[in-house]
Amino acid sequence: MPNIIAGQFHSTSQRQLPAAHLTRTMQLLEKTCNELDTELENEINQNPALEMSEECRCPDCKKIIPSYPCQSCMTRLNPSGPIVYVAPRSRGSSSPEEYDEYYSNDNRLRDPETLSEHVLKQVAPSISPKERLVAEHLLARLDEHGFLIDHPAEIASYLKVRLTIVEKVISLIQRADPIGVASKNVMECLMIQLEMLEEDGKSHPLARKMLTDFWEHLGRRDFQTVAKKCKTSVDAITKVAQFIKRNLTPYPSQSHWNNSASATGRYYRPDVEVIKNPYDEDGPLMVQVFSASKGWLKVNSTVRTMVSKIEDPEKKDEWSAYLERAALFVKCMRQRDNAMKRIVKLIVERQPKFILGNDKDLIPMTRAQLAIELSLHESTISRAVANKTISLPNGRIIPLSTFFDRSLAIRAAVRKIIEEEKTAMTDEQVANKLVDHGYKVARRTVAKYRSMLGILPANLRARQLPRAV
DNA sequence: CTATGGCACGGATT
DNA sequence: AATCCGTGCCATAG
Repeated sequence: MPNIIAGQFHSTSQRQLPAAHLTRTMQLLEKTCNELDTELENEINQNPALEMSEECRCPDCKKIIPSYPCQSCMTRLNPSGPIVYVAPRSRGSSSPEEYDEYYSNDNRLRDPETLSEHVLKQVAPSISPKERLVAEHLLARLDEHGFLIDHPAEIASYLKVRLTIVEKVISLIQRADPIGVASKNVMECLMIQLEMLEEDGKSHPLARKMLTDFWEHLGRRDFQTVAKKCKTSVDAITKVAQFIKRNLTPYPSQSHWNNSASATGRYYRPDVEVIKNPYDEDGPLMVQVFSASKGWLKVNSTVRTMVSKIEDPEKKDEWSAYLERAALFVKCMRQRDNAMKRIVKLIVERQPKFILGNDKDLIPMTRAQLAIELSLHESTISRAVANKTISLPNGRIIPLSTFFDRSLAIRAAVRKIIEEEKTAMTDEQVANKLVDHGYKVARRTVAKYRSMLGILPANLRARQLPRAV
């Protein structure tokens, strides 16, 4: 691994760091904070010279402090930019009470909750703790439409519970508010919604048959064939189709969540958290980069002093080796955390509008740009960003890579245009309108974005009524 | 004839 | 080197 990472890691890097060091740092950088926990555990088990410490040292003032952020540093830190700090997950801001209060009273209630939270809230009271765990995992693994990503059996084996339990929880979830959420595909989702309607006696006699037997035709709007096969009039079939369109939603996340795809609570344990300043609403944003949850990694000082007293040269070597490994590992950890911090800091500095506002406020940027500005290699940025998630002040948890999404803002604009349209606009018209917003995109691309957003084409969109409850 | 979706190409990004 | 993304072309449905 020559110069992919070498020398580039720190512009200020004084000396050539050993390759092993860099590779290790990179490995750590790739890990989410959840994965980091297991990683650290492994390392500690193998190495008696390592320990987890409750206390930590402020990276800015170097003093040992009880918890982050370091009070003294926080106040004197750059007031214009965000305040970024690294901390174990288990620790909150300097005042836990304030932090909790901030969360429960203010933020959560006012801002939209994630789809996962919404569903979990409904389901939680009626299930056992074990089933709750299953529910959490299922809800954490929904795609942007609200469908299951994993097969139930995978979840079952992963959580070591019986498949029947998983299936039970799934069916409960599916019956919760966005009906059909956690289905495995559009078909299943529709069927569940239909069943619910049937239970209320509000269904249409032919609807089920239409969905099961003539799904293809329905999609193609080939009503003639269907009518012939059902021995009814085309008119009747059209009515059924309308019924389906009005009362059923193919994508569960759509019926109540008009947010972007990334708004589903797929990742419920963020690696980074941005909150408004609890001490001052308009103050700098507070950004916490989560590290290992249990505390701070350090070289065990008792071991260190002990080693110097060992007489037996062989034993001494052995223990010195442990010490060395530990020191290296701690250093890699620090470097990992520091890199995360620098990267996140720049991102937050650049995107306050997006963080506090809407998708449309995202300023496009690439990993490569950041790499140049931070004097890191772009692959370093990639690693740092990959698979990580960030939670925003409004409670949404999104992938960190969202910040590098070239088209998020445009998609938001597309949605807005279509939401505000008087008559259904064709893709081309939407494309033209986008020019007013400063985006020039091909008509074909609008079509792509539209389908990404789960919005029907213009001709089927004429009068989409809100779904009956 | 118009609107849309599929396929695939080329350039950018990772 | 692999992947992602925007776009053009073409077939198809209305």
